[in-house]
Amino acid sequence: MSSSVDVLDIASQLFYQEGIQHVGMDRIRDATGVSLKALYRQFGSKEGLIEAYLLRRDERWLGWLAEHIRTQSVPRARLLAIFDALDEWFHGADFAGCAFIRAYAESPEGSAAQIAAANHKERLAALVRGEALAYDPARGEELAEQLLLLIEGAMVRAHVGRQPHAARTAKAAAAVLIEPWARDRQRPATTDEPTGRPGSREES
Amino acid sequence: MSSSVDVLDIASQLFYQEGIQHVGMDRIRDATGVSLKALYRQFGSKEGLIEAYLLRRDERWLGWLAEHIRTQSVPRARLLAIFDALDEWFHGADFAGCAFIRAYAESPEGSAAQIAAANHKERLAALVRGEALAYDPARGEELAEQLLLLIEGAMVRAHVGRQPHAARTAKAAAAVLIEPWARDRQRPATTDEPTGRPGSREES
DNA sequence: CATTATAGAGAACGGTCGTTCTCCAAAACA
DNA sequence: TGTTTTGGAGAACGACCGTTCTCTATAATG
Repeated sequence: MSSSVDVLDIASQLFYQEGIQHVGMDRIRDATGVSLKALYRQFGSKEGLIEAYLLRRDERWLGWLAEHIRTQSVPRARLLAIFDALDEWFHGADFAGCAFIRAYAESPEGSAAQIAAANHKERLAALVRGEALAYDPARGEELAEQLLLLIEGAMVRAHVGRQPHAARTAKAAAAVLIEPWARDRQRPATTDEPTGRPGSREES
Repeated sequence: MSSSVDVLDIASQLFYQEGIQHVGMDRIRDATGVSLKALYRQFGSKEGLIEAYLLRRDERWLGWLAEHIRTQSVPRARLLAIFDALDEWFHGADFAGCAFIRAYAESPEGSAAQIAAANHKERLAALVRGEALAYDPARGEELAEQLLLLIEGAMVRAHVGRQPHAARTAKAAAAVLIEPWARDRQRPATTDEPTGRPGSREES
């Protein structure tokens, strides 16, 4: 019962670090000590294992991001906390880009992996949208889309461009997009009422 | 002599649309009518063909982007023209994401494809950096990094997120990042002297 | 203890694919 | 025209890999 978790842990590590297509079932058997028979009994096929990997990573990754957001209470700080989380991630020793962008790229058209990756990105978008709407119901949708560009872009820049500080660049840009009227955007986030609350603006 | 170009054209189309790993040499032979012997004589190996594909796409794609930039003369408009180019690209029928992000993701660590992809991204960064520095020598470096996040992010959002209008979202965000002090950022770019020239700001 | 079910180790199967080889036709040349 | 070279078509090779099968040892059961 607990072995299934361990198997997924190890398989996920391999899939993430080396790429789904470059890790064969034999590698997973050797790394986990679980026989091929047991692997196929539990997951049905390699595609099933890949799907389990992506679904669990989706759950954990979004949960991890939500935890970082939850450390802040002021909506503006909650949005910026996303980029602190990315910064931490990018500087981790095992960072190897966004698992879902990579899985999407290396999987055949319409495969379960591509669907899982697209679903994950949609859930990430929903999370960001919710936070952006909480910050400013009027601009929330557009702001969320803009922040998503920074988030996805930071992942690519950090991975392909080998710029682990991309998250900090993204955070600075996010601060501008969140409050374009505030020139001094580099102050550490305060827990106080932010100056120039969006609610004070005129609404159409 | 001209056949080599045609072969690369057709192979590139296949590689780009279906992914490098999912297109075998037989497919290329069938699609081009060129024998395997001739393919291996010209390119040495599949890796050589992939490298030729990526190098030529790098050249053409950056050239195409530079052309779009060149349609504008005012630095601010030149920067924004990047996103008009992306918008056009994303709405094309054959758009399938960034070939280099995809190639990087599906290629083994340290392969020629990954190196070519990373080099391409560096050249793209250099192009954007040049334009951003021409716009504002003081903030150019940081601005370029921020715009690159929007560019890469738009590619991912347009592809994985299936949001072809990501370029327009990115353009709006870019306008803010370029001139955070200008609240009315949605006006069509003028050819006049932009208000609040960066040179008029204090320099450290 | 005898029998039966279970599960693992490793071989084996089938398909794919990069690469090379064989064979033959056609062109180049004397 | 006879000879040689070239290049293509397709088979073949070898490696990899997802998946299944065989065989055997062990554990459960009576």
